[in-house]
Amino acid sequence: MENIALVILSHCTREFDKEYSYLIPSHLISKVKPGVRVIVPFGRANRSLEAYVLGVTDRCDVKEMKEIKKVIDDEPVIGEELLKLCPWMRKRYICTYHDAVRCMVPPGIGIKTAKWVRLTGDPALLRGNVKKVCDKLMEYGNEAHYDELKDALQMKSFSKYINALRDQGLVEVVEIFRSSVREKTVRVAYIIRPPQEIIDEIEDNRIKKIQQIRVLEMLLENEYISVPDIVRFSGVSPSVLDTLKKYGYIDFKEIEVIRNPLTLREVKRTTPLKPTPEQEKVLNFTKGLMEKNTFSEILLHGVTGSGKTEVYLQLIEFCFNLGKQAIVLVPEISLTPQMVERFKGRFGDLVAVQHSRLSLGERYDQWRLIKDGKIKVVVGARSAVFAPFDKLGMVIIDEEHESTYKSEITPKYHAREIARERCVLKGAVLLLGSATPSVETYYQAKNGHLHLIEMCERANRMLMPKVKLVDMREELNEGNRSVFSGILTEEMEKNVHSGQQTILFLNKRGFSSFILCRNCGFTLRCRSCNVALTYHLRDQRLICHYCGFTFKNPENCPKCKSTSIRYFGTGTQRVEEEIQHKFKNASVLRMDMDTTTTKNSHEEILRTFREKNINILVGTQMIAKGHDFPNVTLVGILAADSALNVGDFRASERTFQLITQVAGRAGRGQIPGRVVIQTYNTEDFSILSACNHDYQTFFNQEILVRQKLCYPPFSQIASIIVSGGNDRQVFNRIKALKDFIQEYMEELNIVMELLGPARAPLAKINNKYRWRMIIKASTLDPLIQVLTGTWDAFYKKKEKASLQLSVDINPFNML
DNA sequence: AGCACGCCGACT
DNA sequence: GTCGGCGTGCTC
Repeated sequence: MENIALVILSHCTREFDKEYSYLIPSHLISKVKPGVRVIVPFGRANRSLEAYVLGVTDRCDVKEMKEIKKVIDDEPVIGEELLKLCPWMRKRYICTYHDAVRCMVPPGIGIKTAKWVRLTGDPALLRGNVKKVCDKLMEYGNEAHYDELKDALQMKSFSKYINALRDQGLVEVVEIFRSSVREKTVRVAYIIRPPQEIIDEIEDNRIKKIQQIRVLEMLLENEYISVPDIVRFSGVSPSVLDTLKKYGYIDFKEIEVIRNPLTLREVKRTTPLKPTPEQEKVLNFTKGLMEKNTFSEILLHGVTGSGKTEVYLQLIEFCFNLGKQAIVLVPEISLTPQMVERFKGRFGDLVAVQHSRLSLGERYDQWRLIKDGKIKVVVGARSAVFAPFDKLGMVIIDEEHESTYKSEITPKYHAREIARERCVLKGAVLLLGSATPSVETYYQAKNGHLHLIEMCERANRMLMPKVKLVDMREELNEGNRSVFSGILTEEMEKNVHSGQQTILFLNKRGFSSFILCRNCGFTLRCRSCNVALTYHLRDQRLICHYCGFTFKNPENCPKCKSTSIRYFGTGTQRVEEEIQHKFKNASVLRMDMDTTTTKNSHEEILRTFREKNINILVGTQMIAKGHDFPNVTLVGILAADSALNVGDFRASERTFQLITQVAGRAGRGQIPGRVVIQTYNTEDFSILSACNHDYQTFFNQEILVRQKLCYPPFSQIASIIVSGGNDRQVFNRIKALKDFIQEYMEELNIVMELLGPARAPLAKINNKYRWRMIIKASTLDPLIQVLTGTWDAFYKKKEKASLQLSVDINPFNML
């Protein structure tokens, strides 16, 4: 008989995170299924813990098993497929089972246990501490919260006395289990007598009270009405309802309501557009794969404006026709309101939009709706990849290259990897879309590991915008100290006059942290890691954040010997001021960290920009995302090369992506767009190829660099960070960890490159010092093996002071 | 991470 | 005897 459950515990550290076997008492055997939660006694004290059932079996080698105490859920909270993902995530991301589980269930679902102690006998004959416990309990009125009583008594071995009292039958300990979110229910009233009888009674004046008649009339018209509604609309007091119940006219029941997060605003329904030949090709190819019911992965490389969203919509419709469900991931839901609208317009109530600002209850309800099969497609950010569909047919990841798909908190997963694993388990199709695919993905596609489809034309047959590259060194030589080059000023003037809109993009990232020669454009790089050295104000030194190499801040440019070498900085604010100074009649909006503090301000600013036809929008990264502004005909990129000088091996890739994305904002309407790119570096291939809209050339160059320096996709990188309050101690520990790793690798006969330790890019967070090591490996599995061993070794050694270890495999942000 | 157990010294 | 302090070791 299969009466043994394999469970994993919620809330436990990795040291004892494993499958535990528990006996299922016979009366619970039908209720214990994989994916349901149970309460189990754990440890010597048998404290009640929440656990998830992974599986049920009939044998096990553990001698003494305990029994499951209670089953929490009637239906599994985690489906079969997602349950299989848990062990995989645990291994892949070096986290606990519960870290994985937490991604899959709505927050607030967790069961908390509350213990109560009640006096049930006569304590008169007691002496000593047990008497003290009983006396205190009587002060509380014979019943008290376990923890409260414990705090009040301040005695050691409190639990011992409670247990002794319980064994003597003098007190009773009761446990109450509850969670913070539940189905929201409402009390409704309904009639339990035949309607005609009631009508007769009213007409015969057998019911005289006007209040009672009013309520009954309301209920005769509706099947049931909630108690608060009856009270509100009839103006009677709730006691009338009680009277009616007493006389057997009505009864109450609790019904479930859904907190509806979908906006009440009506969305215009849209119908599929006729696909362009290119779109048609993509649709046919993908539909063919979907019909096969086997896993396949497709990279859809389509230029900005090629109409990827319409392709997604039609594929999802096809997915529905096959009786399956779909997930659409977008980088940042609040930045893509237009895309969300299109989904709602096409699919109405079948869409759930996973908004970051949903309440616990709303999230729970939405999760329930998905589980109940009422929703067929989820549009959302990273976490939506865990949507609990049981017939998943397709996952679409839009802007596949975006860094927001990588989780920065434990478990540090990449949504692409999770999506792939889910699709493999389900035989579903994974579609990655991007105008600027990540180098890793494109490389895999080129090597035939996934299908590659390209869309090269813009859907509305518009040409790609015309791009001009401006060398800011020359501008400086000619005495132009302004933020704007002559050409950009001219173009902006034209636009202000003609009433067309302009977007100015300023890439602020890393601005104050690198050194640039304003004379020749030279930046200092690490010789062994080929990343820009990061400037540290405190000790006036340049540091490579990969290997820890440091260099004294030079006074002259090592290349041209000029003294114009210094650290670099221009803010959006200064740009805004200069515009107001230069273009007196122009209206300007600024969008950056300062102006977008509140949740909806992104959308607010963008809407104002569009609707009020503001002349110029100045902003940072956030304006680069996929908005459609038909009246924007000019895009200016200030300091296009600044992202190049960030100490990260993906700097070129980011630069290319950013320029392409921003330039794609120009000319989406009827008038062709223009783009002006200002840079101190006119030679770099990522800038040049972005100017020519030439992904191929960029990729071919970049992949050579990656190969030469052994960066992904030619290696797998892990970052290991140790942090703690004492700088010296942290350093010593990471040093020891490095020695351990080196020995461990020798033992396992694994060869990997170990860099560092160096101060982590954020050297101190919350008064904790951080040191980092980097491991470069050729394949993933040995890397995971080494990291897992490292993790276990680190936590086996119990240090007095709390030192923390953080491991990230293939981190996106090396900063 | 909790928590019990065991041993020891101190105090009633 | 009884109680609290502290180190150790285990968790189906």
